[in-house]
Amino acid sequence: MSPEGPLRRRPLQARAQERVERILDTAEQVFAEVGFGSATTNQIAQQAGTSIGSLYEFFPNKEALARALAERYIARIAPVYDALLVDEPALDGGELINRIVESLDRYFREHPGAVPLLNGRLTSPELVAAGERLQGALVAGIDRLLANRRPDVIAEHRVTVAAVIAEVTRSMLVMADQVPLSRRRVIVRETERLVVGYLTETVGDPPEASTVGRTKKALRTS
Amino acid sequence: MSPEGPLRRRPLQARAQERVERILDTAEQVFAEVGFGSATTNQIAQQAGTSIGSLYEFFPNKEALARALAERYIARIAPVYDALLVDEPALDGGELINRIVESLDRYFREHPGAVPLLNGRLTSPELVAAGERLQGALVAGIDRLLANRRPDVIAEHRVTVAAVIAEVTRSMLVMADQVPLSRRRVIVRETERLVVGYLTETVGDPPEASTVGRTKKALRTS
DNA sequence: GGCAAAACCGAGTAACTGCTCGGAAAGTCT
DNA sequence: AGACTTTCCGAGCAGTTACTCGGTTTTGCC
Repeated sequence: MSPEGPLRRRPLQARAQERVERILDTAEQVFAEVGFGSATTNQIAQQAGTSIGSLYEFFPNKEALARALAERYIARIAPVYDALLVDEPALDGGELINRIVESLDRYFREHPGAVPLLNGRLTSPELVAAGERLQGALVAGIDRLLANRRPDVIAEHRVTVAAVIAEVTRSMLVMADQVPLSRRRVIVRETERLVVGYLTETVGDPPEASTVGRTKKALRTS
Repeated sequence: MSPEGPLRRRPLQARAQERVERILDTAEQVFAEVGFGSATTNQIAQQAGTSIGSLYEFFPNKEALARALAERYIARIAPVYDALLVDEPALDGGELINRIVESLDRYFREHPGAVPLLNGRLTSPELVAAGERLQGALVAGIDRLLANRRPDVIAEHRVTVAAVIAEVTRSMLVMADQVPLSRRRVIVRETERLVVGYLTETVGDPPEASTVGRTKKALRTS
């Protein structure tokens, strides 16, 4: 994609490649923990079991770490949507939303650093741009699924709907992760209900035969 | 409330009180811009048109700035809900949601620093606690409105619903603020639709005679 | 083994950080 | 006015930060 990339020099040997990966894993963890501003490169290097010298051998500066992370996030969201697109035709509306929410849930839990990036609260304009690209990838995936399922919805409206779904799903799943473990499932379920309700309100048709649990009252079919 | 508060010394003269306010206003802006970790107290003082000496005369440390801000946010959300509670009985469901969303929209735009606080991405545990208190105040307000309107919904379920509404409203309104101005209204409207859809899905009854615009398809009454 | 390239290291550096402190200035009393 | 308190200031301190650089070790190749 990018001709330069955020790396100062590409690691050629396997050992160095693993080191770079380990540095990125650690950076993700530290950024998510204390924020980009408060994180220190020395701490990241140490916690990754290497030296600052080695860190700066490959990354030109602190921001490059965040930029490389952003690229990893973007690269890793694609297969999630690919898997969903393959299974999509066989699923009814409720099941599909179920799968989408659960896939994104796993993605965000495995990549906690993606959240502050999407929140756009990272200082530099370059990082804001990277966050927007990741946001774009998330929305585009939802949009493709939506286009498959509801070709009648016009494109402009569809992309708005996709953006809304991506946004509220992200924010709800973050909330699910900050809540006591016993309530986690409740919030994830509520996320599904939220998306179903929004789609019903927007597109008109409720997903037929939803597997998402409903309140008793809501079940009464007129 | 708090016997000590985050201030080292209370400003007695009017001039000093204004200065403290100006420092807080600037701190809010800077925190929202570059994050708590990357913000520097020197910059805040300078941008507020005062000296670091004066800043530290009243605030014992950098974190106290954020803590004082949090208290301001919490104090300022109460009147918003009070106004809503006064008007609530006269409004139908759609209008009420309209008012809630628009009130919160104004609140978040006037207090941009409240967002990172709620996102909980501020390092220290004290700030996390402050963020949770603000979150609690937001949820409690929605919960009260909900209790008035739908006394049939049991309390435990109601607080979950209130938390969901508070969360998605916040995240949608933040999104509305990062989008080109021409799309702002669209997103705010979509927030209303989202909440209406969620309540319909959850509580069963759609808000009667909603004023929220709907897609043509959704209008066909079976 | 010999050799060049790649990888690794960490003490050191210039710049910046949060914060202090002693004194000047402005305000409030009598 | 004088005396006392509150407010204001900014140079400077101790500590930390992002990042460099010269030298050592490891790897790949003949």
